[in-house]
Amino acid sequence: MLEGINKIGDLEWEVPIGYVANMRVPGRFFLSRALAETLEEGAVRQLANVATLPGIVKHSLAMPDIHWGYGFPIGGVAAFDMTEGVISPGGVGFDINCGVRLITTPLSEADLAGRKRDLIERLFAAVPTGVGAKSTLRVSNRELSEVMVNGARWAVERGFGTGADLARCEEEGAMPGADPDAVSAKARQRGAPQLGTLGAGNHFLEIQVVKEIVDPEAARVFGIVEGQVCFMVHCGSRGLGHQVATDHLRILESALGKYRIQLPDRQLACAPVDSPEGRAYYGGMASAANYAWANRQVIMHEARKVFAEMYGIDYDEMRLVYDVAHNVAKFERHDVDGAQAEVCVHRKGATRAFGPGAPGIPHAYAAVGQPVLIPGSMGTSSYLLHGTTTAMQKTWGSTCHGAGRVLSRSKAKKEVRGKELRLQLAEEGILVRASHDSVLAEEAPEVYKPSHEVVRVVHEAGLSGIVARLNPLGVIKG
DNA sequence: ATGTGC
Repeated sequence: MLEGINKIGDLEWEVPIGYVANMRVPGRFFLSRALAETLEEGAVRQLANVATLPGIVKHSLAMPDIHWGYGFPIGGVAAFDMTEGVISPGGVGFDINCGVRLITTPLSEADLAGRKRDLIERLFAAVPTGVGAKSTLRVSNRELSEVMVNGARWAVERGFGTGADLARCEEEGAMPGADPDAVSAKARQRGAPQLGTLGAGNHFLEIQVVKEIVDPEAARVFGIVEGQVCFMVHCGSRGLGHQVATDHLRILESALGKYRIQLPDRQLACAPVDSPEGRAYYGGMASAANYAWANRQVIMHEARKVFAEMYGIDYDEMRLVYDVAHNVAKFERHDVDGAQAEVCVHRKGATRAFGPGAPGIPHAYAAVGQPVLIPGSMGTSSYLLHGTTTAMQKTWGSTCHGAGRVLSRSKAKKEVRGKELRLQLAEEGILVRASHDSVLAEEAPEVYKPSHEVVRVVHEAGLSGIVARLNPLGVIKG
């Protein structure tokens, strides 16, 4: 472990006050010895830097998938007081409400046999992928405002899915407080033609099979059985969210002097939660988050359509298990020094993991806690977990979001050949379809930390409990 | 992640 870090539990580490100057609270992170080998000193410094921000409550936290990011580390979680504290785009990330949803089907792996290539090709044709991907869906400026306020509900009202889906989304697919007026014309311009598109990088639409049930009782509650074919959508708010982050970072940077905020790193630009600039960022961020929920709802519907046409199954036989956000800031009530208080929780590459009985989770899941979805990297397992009481106590009800990169995109491109990788995965029975083989190299399994180890740590640390492991059968990527 | 980089 790095010098100056204290071990405070089997998988828990403390960054003491003084690790960097002006820390208000200690840092804490969760990590195994195996993951410690790839821990970046810069990411720990970022975790400590977050602890210098005004109004931070309890600890600056990071999950075991911690790695170096913009300002805050990815895998970072931090809560701020509603009157003394700040809100920061660096604590959310550029891809606002990047998230994951999981949908079950009544099919088994054997039902796909022989038609899997056809299925992948049809899904690839139905869902636009790639950096600049544009949708066939056209939304007017007024409709885009409705998307930003109503999120997944807008999509359902337009015929993409049903009302039952909304009850299976975090925030029911639309967080409150969205302010479309805090979204620039440029952000609208980028977002309008992209609704219903997957994007690029680690985003994917994947066909999976439930390979292993670890917690039978929770699996029953979530409606998952071994051998079942599912599909998973991992994407975010596309160019719209990126532009909202860019616009508000600039605004917040120029307001730092006004609020006499001194930062160890300009990338931590922020404003008081309760200030015009802070409220504007929140309103823009919530708008982008809701756009992302609508985006995943549209993509899910297009995928359901393909499955329905190919296998003659009904739409309501393809049930949404849950949809989680892993890049967002929210106002939530938590225990602070023995009393309930509202705080502004930032989760950046971290997933909400509310435990049994927590408010805001579907009634049907109340007994086991909310579903937590951890996407694997290309060719590796994804996981379904449940939230816990321990997470409520230790991490503001948060857990990891997946595996962090260990190799930069440029290094990955030098070391991996996309076509070879595609052929190798095909031999393992995993069909990959992307616009170009070259984009696959950047997403090769070996350029990411092993997600099973990250998941093992959050399970062992009690931040969430493993319910099931899902293996990829086919994937479409940007 | 991103109309990919000052």
